[in-house]
Amino acid sequence: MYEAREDRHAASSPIGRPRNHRADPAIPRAAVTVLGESGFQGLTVEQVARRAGAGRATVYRRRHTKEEMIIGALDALMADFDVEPSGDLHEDLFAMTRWLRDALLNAPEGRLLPHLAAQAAGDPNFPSSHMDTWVCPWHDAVEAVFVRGRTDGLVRQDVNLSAVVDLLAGVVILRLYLGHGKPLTDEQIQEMIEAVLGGVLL
Amino acid sequence: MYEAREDRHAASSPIGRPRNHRADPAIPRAAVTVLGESGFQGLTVEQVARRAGAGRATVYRRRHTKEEMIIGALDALMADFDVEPSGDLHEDLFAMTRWLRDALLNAPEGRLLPHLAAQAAGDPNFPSSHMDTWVCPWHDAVEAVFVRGRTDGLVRQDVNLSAVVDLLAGVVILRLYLGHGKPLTDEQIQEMIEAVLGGVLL
Amino acid sequence: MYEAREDRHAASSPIGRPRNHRADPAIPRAAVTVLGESGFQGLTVEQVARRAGAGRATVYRRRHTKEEMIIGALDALMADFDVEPSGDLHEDLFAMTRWLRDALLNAPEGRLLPHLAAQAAGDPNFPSSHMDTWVCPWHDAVEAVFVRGRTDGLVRQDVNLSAVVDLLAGVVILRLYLGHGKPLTDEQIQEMIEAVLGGVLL
Amino acid sequence: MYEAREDRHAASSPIGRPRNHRADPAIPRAAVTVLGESGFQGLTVEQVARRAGAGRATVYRRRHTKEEMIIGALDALMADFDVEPSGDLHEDLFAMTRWLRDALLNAPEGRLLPHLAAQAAGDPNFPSSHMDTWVCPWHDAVEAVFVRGRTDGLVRQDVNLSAVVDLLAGVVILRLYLGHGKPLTDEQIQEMIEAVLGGVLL
DNA sequence: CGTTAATCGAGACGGTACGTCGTGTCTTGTG
DNA sequence: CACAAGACACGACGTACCGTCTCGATTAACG
Repeated sequence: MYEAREDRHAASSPIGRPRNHRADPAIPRAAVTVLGESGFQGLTVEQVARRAGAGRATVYRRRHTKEEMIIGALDALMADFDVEPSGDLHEDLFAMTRWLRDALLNAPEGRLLPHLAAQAAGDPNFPSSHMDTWVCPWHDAVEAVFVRGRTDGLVRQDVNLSAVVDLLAGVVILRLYLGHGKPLTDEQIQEMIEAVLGGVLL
Repeated sequence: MYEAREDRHAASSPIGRPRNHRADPAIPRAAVTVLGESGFQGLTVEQVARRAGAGRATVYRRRHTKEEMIIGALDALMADFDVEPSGDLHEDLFAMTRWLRDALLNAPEGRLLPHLAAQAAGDPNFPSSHMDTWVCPWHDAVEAVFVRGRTDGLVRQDVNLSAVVDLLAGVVILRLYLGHGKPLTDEQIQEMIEAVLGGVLL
Repeated sequence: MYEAREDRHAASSPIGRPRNHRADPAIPRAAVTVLGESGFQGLTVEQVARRAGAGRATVYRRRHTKEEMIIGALDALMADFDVEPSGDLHEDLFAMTRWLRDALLNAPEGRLLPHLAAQAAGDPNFPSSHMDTWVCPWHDAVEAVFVRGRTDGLVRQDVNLSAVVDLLAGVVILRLYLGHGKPLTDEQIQEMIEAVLGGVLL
Repeated sequence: MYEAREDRHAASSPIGRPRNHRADPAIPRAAVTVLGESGFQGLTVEQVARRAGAGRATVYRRRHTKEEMIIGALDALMADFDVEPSGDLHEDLFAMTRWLRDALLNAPEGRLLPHLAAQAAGDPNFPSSHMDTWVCPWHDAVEAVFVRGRTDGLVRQDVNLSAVVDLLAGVVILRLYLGHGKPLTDEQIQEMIEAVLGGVLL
């Protein structure tokens, strides 16, 4: 499961009818659409195939489980991260944390995260490369802000900045999914940043 | 959905044969047992009913979705929280955070959390009282440790301690469910506690 | 099953709350009503009880199976047989045979007959007294017409008149239920009577 | 319902995997087997499907109600009619009528007839072609006996022989299903034949 | 007049069959 | 070979009835 079959196309010539490469991106796209309409439980291979204009076998041939169908979509969401650092530590942390909250709260792809997490838990074969990296653009960007702060002489040298970033991401997610439907407010984000910075600033 | 029917029993007489109150707790108990054997996807109403010695209709009458069946179990797990504070701030935070990680990682009920969160995410009618309170025993205990620290003059007065506790809980959960199957190690827990305490200690 | 419980009331003292004798006739009545609306398959104890304003247990206490509920109705239909013999053999046979066809074809109770027969077929314990006698009023009346014909010197002495009556009844029923939805027409009834009389008249 | 789907297969290509035509006859066959074991009430789609080595959906796809499942079987029974006419009118009528009584009384498929009739009554869409023809082999054979008798100069020219055949069939069925569990005895069959022949013979 | 006992309505109980739907595989004909 | 279409065996779903039971309330005859 979860293995890429792309190598087949790298090889000389697979003989037979070539794959319809129009279907490759159409399937995840259809998955997200259906998902927005029917919810995660209502997401069906049949519906996705129909929407993508493909047969069920075509979907299965690509080894697309429910989860795989939408992983790409989540990656795409995080790749859309577009908060340009202004240079101001507080301001950048606030903007970026708020972006994370809003992306997970409002974007259709963002709402998938808990479902992916649920599936990943208890399934050691879940495509870890995706779970590995989904936060990466955001994580890296925030870490870069801290590194810049360190360069500017604002941040202590002896702090694991990656861990600090996870503190921020963690509390956003905690409040989103276990916070009785009340995600962090802007003020609470500020408060969290203050708390984190307390142990980070010189 | 999710409405309490208890009031009917409190009222004079609900007419008709009264519900079998032996079955009420038996169903979630059976659900957790089955869940440990078959996993969340493999959890079947039929299996749960059989294990609980009840008919399928009896389960449906209780409006038990898969999730509702196990909410009580999760509450029970958190109620089992039994780390006695020693009085040492570092030590207590470490023990409690480690307990949380282990409970969610190892206990059958703990492994349900992401599934509950996923369900709650898209369902505003999800029994919020449960999501409200599931962390409470743990949260309150950790907050109490901080408060004691404040009393002892170790912790700053101007810090929102509840928010700090959420920082810890958040990072534990983040790494559990989105951390590529690599939960926080004991060393990383220590590291996180250091980071948090940096902004909290006087 | 099928045993009469009437003896209980004949016995000295029933003690306890007496049965609601208003419900006794209400149940078969409700059964026929429901049957006209929902068909035989759709006839459920629940519906009948509801319609009769009774509880399900009240119905079961009377040992009413689906079939028992409606047997009485069929008896009542046949008891309604009201064709007065004119004295003319042909005319009377025609009127009576036509009445039988129409009763079984049009009356709601009449349409039950094949269902009762089907049930009786595989159930040796089926209340035979009812199947015994359901045609009796009709059978007896037609036989009486033949007997009168014999008295009048029209009919042979050496013919089993009861058997001849069954020939007529049989063909009516055959064409009703196995005759591709085309019951005997008036002309065909005449034809059958001619055929039968051919072997009966002097 | 009851519509033939065969035309689709006759047409060029129905696209999609073709129906498993091995299952088509297997389903009624399994139905009769199960029916002999469990009775009509105990006949379950699940059981039939299992016995036929098919899935439940495969049965439903064939639009098989309980009744449709066994229609073919009844046709097969009547096709087994194998009483060779000896040339003697009385003897042949007796043998054939006795065969009919025994087939409906003893053969598992024969016992289905009242259930089919019950279903057909009140369902104008019931596959009439089957009810049309189920008696045909028998009917035609008996009529042929009468025709031969006419050829031999034994039978009157002005009698509707088909109607006479129905008189015989009707009384057999009447006594089978409404005759308080006492089908016609051999002597009674003789008696009925006598009565019928009385109006038929020259 | 209170006790006793069987009835009533209502409705939950453990079961079981229903007909639908989704799964992942397969089997066609057509590129 | 891949493709679309769709049938296949399987099995879970949620509903509906079954026949039984357990309630509180009712309604007599008996003590």
